Amino acid sequence: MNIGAAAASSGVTAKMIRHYEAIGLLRPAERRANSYRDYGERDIHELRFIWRARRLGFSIPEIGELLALWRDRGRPSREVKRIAEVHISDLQSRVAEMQAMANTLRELVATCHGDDRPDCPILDDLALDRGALS
Amino acid sequence: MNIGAAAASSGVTAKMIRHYEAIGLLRPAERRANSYRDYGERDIHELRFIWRARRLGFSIPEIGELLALWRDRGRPSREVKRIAEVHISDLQSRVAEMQAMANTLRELVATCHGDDRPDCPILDDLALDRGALS
DNA sequence: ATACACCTTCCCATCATGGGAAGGTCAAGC
DNA sequence: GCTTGACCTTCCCATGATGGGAAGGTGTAT
Repeated sequence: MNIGAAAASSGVTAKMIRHYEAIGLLRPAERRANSYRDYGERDIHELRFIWRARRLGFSIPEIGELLALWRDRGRPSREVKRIAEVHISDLQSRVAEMQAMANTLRELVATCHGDDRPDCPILDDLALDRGALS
Repeated sequence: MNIGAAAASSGVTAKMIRHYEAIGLLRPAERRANSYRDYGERDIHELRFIWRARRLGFSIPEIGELLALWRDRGRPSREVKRIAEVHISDLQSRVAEMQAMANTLRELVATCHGDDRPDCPILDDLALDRGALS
């Protein structure tokens, strides 16, 4: 299976497959006589694994850990659970941060006329002199 | 005021001040005889504006627009409101996406023993053969 | 044989940010 | 005056995940 077919059936682009190989996330693919990379079912399986993990927002290092655990038939599920929990709390803090930003903006937008007049609480707030590290 | 002092009183690092100048977000700073950049109250004000806008998650291009509007005394508040609203909906979709990821993970974590046993629904899910583009 | 689709490697760009080198400048203390 | 240390300058490189694209080799179908 050429890299293009592997890409199509895993969801990971050919570009990214090469990249994952280059950074050591994947072991180097087999090569045919013509130097084309050759992928088998197991590889496709790993690529799909990676693709799904990326969709869940895991970083590449996290996916590296998950892949290692996945390849290790005897791993303790504790490890996997811990990685997932760390990732969940990462996601939670980022969500909280973005929600705080959105809420602040919503308040400002609510008090802005949004017409031809130049006065605008949004800019006023951004311009406010509240000291250096407010 | 040297760049270090400007950084300290605006919250933007010296490194980033130079960067913002290089990409055209800020107009080139005045230079002293010794070629040091020199900042006045107005510049500090703009830097604080930028710093607050970054904290609200505005991108650099968005901040460029906001700065232009801010410098224009007669701008219609409509424009500012529109930019803020676009940004809010950006934030909202990113939040929704991250919450969906976190919820999926929470379900998986809930069914994972997290002990010495190797079976783990989290890995099982990532490994699942659901076809290429499920 | 020719065309076209695919593969290879290599370099560059993104975006916001930081690290660090090499070299110039300034202020304080001796 | 001279040294020291803290500042400034520009320039290059790195991050992380991804894409673009060039230059050149290969495979297949007409």
